[in-house]
Amino acid sequence: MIFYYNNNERGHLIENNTSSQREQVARKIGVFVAWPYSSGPRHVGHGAALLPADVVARYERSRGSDVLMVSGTDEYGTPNLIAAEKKGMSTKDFVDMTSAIIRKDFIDLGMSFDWFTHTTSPNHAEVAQNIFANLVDSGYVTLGTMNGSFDSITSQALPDRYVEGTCPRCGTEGARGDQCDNCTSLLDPTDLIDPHSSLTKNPVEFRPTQHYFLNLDLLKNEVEEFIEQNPNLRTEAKKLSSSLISELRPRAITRELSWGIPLPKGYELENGENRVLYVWFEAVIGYLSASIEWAKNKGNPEAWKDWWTENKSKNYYFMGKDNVPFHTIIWPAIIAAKNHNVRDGEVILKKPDIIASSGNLNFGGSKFSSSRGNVAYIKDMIKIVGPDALRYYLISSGPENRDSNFAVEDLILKYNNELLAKWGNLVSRVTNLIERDFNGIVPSKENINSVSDQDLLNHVATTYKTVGELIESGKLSAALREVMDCIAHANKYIVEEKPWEDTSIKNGRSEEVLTALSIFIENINKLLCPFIPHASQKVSNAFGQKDIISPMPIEIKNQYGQGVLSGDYSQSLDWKYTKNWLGNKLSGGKAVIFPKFKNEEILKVFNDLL
RNA sequence: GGCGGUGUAGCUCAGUUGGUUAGAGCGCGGGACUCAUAAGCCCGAGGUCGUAGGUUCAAUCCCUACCGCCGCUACCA
Repeated sequence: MIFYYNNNERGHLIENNTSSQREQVARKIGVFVAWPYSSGPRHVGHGAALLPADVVARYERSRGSDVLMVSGTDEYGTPNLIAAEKKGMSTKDFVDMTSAIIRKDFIDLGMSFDWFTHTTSPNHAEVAQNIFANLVDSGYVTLGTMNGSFDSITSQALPDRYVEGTCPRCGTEGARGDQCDNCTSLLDPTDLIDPHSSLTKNPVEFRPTQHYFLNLDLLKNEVEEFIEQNPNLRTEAKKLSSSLISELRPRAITRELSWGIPLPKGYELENGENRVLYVWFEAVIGYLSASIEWAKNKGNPEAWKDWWTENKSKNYYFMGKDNVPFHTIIWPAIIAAKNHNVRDGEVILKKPDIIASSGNLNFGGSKFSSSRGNVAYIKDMIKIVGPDALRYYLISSGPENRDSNFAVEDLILKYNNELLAKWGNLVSRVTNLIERDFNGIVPSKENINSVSDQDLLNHVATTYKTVGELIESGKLSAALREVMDCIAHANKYIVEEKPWEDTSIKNGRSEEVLTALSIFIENINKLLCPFIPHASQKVSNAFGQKDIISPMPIEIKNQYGQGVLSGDYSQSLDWKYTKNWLGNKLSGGKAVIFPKFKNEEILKVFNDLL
């Protein structure tokens, strides 16, 4: 075993294989999760993109980092306005309902948010309005005019693709305002013959409208520098961003809607027309506003600053790949602009450190689509297979670097043949032997030092470092694979050592082997904890531990009475080799943590839900 | 149409900054065992790394073209 001095002032000896970082001053880690649009329950594709955030957060906490994990539901915008109308509900009631559904999804999945709030939070409106006003004052946001499409009856502003009409080139009806699917001509909404809204079928009217614009062209150099000099952008994210950056131009950041954050006082249009901040401007500000809201709620209103000041923290942002430009261009641009006009008492905001984007999770070869019924919801999958089977599958087979495909059959296979057969079965056979031959007391033989024992324990001890490094570099599926490989070592070991054979000999080989295996299981269980926290807690309890190693989020109210997610995660496990279980009494004898799934039954339930 | 991605064993995916026999898990075939959730262990069979050219001493990995699939194309993140 190698020892070395870490480079902090205390300089005491630490073991190389138990992760030196926790010995250093606790560092701040921001885990910022893309805000789900609160249109309804989240499908497993959303889970695949956001789950890595929880793995990183749990891992970082366990190695002693001070983690702030925030997000919330993105509630403003046209789609919710329309959806609520269709349901005959007020927009506020609709988003309250859908936001609650999403919070339930995340609680069930075990997403350990410190603060999961709302874009409809008054605090968010205030922060967004302040930034907006600041940018207007410094000239990065200015008034301009654009030609808008409107529903002539409802006056609703329409996106290009909601404008429908007859194609001027090929005469096909039902061409969209951006493109005709029949002849593939690129179109402008004004090109269409007889343009009408695809939502209401009402005629479309075009008229120049006044809006505030974010002058992205003025910020091009700073954004470019941010992208080029960021070593942590995944290559795809970098490519995606670089191609967009050459054509940066002012973008309208206000909309003519009733459902949104109003312009701050003193910045309203002179003609008295109503404008609200557009979601892609205000929603990204949510990372900051949620941090502030969390700090206020905690009674320490300045606490958020540790995560937003340069050189104090390392901030991860997690999202699906379609979200990347908003985090590599828009958000850094807003931050850069804001930092040009720092007022007394304000901090210079730090830009993202790590943009962790995932690919898309497809289903049956094409993307999830609620409207086409081609979808698997998180809530349904959790109902059928539980949170950890889903987590295991999404991390091990999910779209980490590229798009991947979701299949319930694969999930069941992964669970039954890996999680259950390799890990669950090991726990089961070891607890069974301890119960049978040692009256349920975990053996604690001193001096286990045969070569095979040492190999096994060294392997799991060094795996902390390997897995930690893989998690930090965003390779979660490889990290999980590393743990599973380590488990394979134990399955080989138990077959070779046959601890079930010498039951008559007390203090014999069996005691040594089961001691080693108990230590092994204790540590593997911790290595698995960020990935499958629910099951880890159960294994820990089965071995007689009372402490919480996998704290879970709970729903509380924020200072405005809105339902938010928070939690106390101070009791996280330690990311280092330990042997605390020896001598414990098993809490329930032989432990079966993972029930076996019957393929046909699961598929039947799943298909019935579709 | 434009932009981008992708095509590696039956399946889901790694990987190669170009270099001797291309990897994993699952699935499949065979074997020995029985503590264990018919799980675990051992052995094995499967791939001309989408197609055609080019660059190179050498390409699955670079370039070009083509074919297939997927996504985005700005006011639904």
